[in-house]
Amino acid sequence: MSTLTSLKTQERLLDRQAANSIREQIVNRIMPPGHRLLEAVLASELEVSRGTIRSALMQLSNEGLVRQVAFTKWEVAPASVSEAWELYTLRGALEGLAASLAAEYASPAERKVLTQVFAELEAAAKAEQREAAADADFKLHKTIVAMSGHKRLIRDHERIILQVRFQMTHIGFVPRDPKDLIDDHRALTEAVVGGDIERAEQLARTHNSAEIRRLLAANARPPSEAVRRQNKKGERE
Amino acid sequence: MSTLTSLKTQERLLDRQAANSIREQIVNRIMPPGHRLLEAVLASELEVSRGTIRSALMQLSNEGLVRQVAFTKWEVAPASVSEAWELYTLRGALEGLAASLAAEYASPAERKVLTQVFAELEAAAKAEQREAAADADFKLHKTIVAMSGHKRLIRDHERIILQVRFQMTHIGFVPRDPKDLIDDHRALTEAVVGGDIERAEQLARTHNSAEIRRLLAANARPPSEAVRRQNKKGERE
DNA sequence: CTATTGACGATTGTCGACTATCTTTCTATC
DNA sequence: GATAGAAAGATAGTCGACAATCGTCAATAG
Repeated sequence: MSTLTSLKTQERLLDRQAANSIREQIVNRIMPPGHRLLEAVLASELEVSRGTIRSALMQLSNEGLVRQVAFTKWEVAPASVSEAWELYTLRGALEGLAASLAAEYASPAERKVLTQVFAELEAAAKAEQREAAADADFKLHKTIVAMSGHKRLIRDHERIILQVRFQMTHIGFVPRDPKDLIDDHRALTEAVVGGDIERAEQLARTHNSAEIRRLLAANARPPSEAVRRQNKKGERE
Repeated sequence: MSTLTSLKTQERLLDRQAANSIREQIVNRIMPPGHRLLEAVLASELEVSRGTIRSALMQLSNEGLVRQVAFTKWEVAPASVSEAWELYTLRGALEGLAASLAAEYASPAERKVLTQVFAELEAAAKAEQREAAADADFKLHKTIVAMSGHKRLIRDHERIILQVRFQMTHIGFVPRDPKDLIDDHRALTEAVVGGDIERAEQLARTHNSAEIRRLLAANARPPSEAVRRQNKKGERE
């Protein structure tokens, strides 16, 4: 990790690099939910001091990928239906706001970009390219959020999406046939591009509500009410 | 700072205590927006090491009260109309979700509590007690969010509210006559308690939209469109 | 046999010293 | 006098050592 002045200032910081490295291992399933993280081990593996690892773990904790039990341990965040439920509902609220702002304020150039991104999604879906379609799906939502021009929203959304992908891979989530997604996304795209604020908000917010129900059902879990109760009891931290 | 086993584990940690202390000074206007924060100074004032202060500042940075310029400085977050705009819009999205979840899932006991909290607000407002009314206002919204049983939502909302209060005190925000707030809050309370999901969502989400317009107008600033453009240019960090 | 207490080992929490980077100031050159 | 480069000062970034805390397990009392 020598001094590379070509990198942005942020990326030169060792704790950021360490966080990136650990984050990568978590989202790529090398470290599964509940996996214990020892500061000393990570420090020797990444060849930095324990203090630097600590800083990295705190960042990841704020991103929701890692949990800490004070004085005791760090571990990869657990994956569960209730966690996924939280993420999907929150995502809906954020994307609803983003879509309404995008529909109201985005520039013509931005609207054109969104149309193109949708075209990519449609092409990938029709070609049955699941991987590409899933990526295009995320890209479309990310584009709308970026169009909102809302810095906090963009940052928070990025974090939520990261957690969504993490949870998805561990909950046994099976994506729908990409073709089924086209209509929803077309309607959303048209609402945003056409400046229909109310409709854009509504479509984006409820975009995944079917997904949530499907998720809860597929896992033979009690409906959301029970999930909620379970949350309330949540351990003190 | 001796060993006090009476405190929760969290609160015994020096970096948390330091963060609490600094946070207090920021929200109480002892440290204004833009105020420079020197690690060494804070360390000697609070009688902890620089590393501990560093950890505290990172926490506050995640809460949005402090900003960092890598390798250079820490400072109290700036207050501006665009920042306030971001916070109000985000708050609306979060409270909209919270209200819909509360309306759908809250227990009868919780609904009863909400009714009581609204009664407190109404009493304070009618008695022209501005301070008490403002507190009751926040308390009512916080209660609804708590009723959602959504852990991430509760945490994020708490952070947003903290920032809202911080911005409010520095933007020259003049609260409305408390009496004018009663009707809105009554409608919201009734929708949540009555289980009208859609209406609760709608009312909570747009609750402050008038506030946003008033804020932008009162500061003789360009309307939200211009505010948004300003955001997009935002400095790279 | 069970429950309580205490010592031990493992791990996180805190500190002070050292290093890297940025900003400012000074100086030399045109 | 203006400008570019170098040196100096200030400040954040990183490290290794030491302290505090927690969980475990064995010893002991009932």
